[in-house]
Amino acid sequence: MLDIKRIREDFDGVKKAVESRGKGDFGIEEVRAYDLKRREILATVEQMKNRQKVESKQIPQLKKAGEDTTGLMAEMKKLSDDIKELDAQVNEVEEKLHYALLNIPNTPQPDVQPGEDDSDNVEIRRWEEPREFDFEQKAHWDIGEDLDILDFERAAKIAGARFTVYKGAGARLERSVINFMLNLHTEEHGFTEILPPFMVNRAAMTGTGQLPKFEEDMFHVPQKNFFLIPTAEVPVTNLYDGEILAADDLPVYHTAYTPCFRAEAGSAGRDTRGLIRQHQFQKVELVKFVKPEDSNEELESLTLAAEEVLKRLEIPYRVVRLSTGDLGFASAKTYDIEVWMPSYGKYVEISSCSNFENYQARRANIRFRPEEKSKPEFVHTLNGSGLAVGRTVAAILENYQQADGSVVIPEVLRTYMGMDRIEKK
RNA sequence: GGAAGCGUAUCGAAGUGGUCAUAACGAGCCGCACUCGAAAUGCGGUUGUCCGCAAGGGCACGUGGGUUCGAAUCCCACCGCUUCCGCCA
Repeated sequence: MLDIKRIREDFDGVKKAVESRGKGDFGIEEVRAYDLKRREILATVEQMKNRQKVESKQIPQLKKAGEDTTGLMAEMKKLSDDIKELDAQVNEVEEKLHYALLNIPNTPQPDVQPGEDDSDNVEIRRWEEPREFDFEQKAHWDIGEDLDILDFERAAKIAGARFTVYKGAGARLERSVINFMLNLHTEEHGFTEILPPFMVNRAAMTGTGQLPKFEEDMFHVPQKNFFLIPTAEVPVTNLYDGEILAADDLPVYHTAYTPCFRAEAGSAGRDTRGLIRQHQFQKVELVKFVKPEDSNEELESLTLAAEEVLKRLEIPYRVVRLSTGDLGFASAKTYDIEVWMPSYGKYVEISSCSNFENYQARRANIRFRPEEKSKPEFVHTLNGSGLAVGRTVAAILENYQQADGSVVIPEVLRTYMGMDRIEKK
């Protein structure tokens, strides 16, 4: 969430930044009103509390001296009741303020281009060119079914639409990709591997910004009031909820493989076939906790770490910078990595790398102490997919397909796969 | 799921209705002194947050309520931890 002081001091600037997302002002006027109201009541009630404290202390002394305290106690009772009443008002206003504040998105960085949606995203760079096929190329769902390694129909039978069963070399390919990614990031990019819970509580979901605004997009487990994680970002970022890290601890780099669960995936009516949009998909996530002054540089290196996966797999991709209108709720700046998907005839998102600055850190209360004796400050958090596994598998199947229907395994995956080609049995 | 116990600063821990919660006491950590240096010892320091231009003030003993003039202390609910029992990969 945003700093209320910042909203107070630079209201017009913040309002303008938030509105650049093109979806209204997110109720920022209310925030200002609640803030004013809160401080007004607070000043009064705090004075009363001071009086209560001072005068109440006299009671035992007066009693000891044998004096009558009935009058004073009655007066204090009245004061106590008044304080309770005002405290309740403060609480009410504070709650409204807090809720309103949670619904204000992050402010885009100045260099993020204004725009309405993904059509205004700007291409930053491109790696390699798409392969030319000299035969009729197939989409990955057809390749997968023909090779008997992906089974969408049986998945629908046991779960429903937007689920996939991986079989044989398909299951192994998914597993190989996961291991390859984790090994790359831990061994060469300095990330520490985390295997977190796949369900989290409401506080964690609020800390990273999924709640309260996007509750309907999440799978909820009512029995224990848990949520299935929509991304490893949630458990991993919230690892340090409420903690004060030492400056020496920073930067912290974590990577985590988890399945991800998204309820919203079914609603769009887009990408109805294949692995692209699923209720459950696997992902290797990269998460960073850094000092504020380093966060933009860290975003660049985070994006490069994610890109490295596709370079090693030798699959063409491009990097785009999201426009203000396409930017995620909590993000100040985002690069998407888009992989070439022959069946779509275009680049498809496979990773989203974002700098959240202190937006999540403030919500989850994650701080660090810049100097031994100095006051704690909020860290900056970043994350990016490194990468979405299902989409990577789809990209491998499509980009490495052969005229005879087989799929060549990318060089770097062969030791993981124990084969260099997936063929029809 | 059942029973009992417990949640206080970096850690251990005291406080069981008021007159020191920036919290006793112990440990750790930082600084200084002593020392050639270190150990030992001594002295000092060591929570965060909110309101306010400031002076100053408020809040926080897991969380939220309640009782009371006054709650770490009494009552209720919730969360977490520990141990025992049950179940179990």
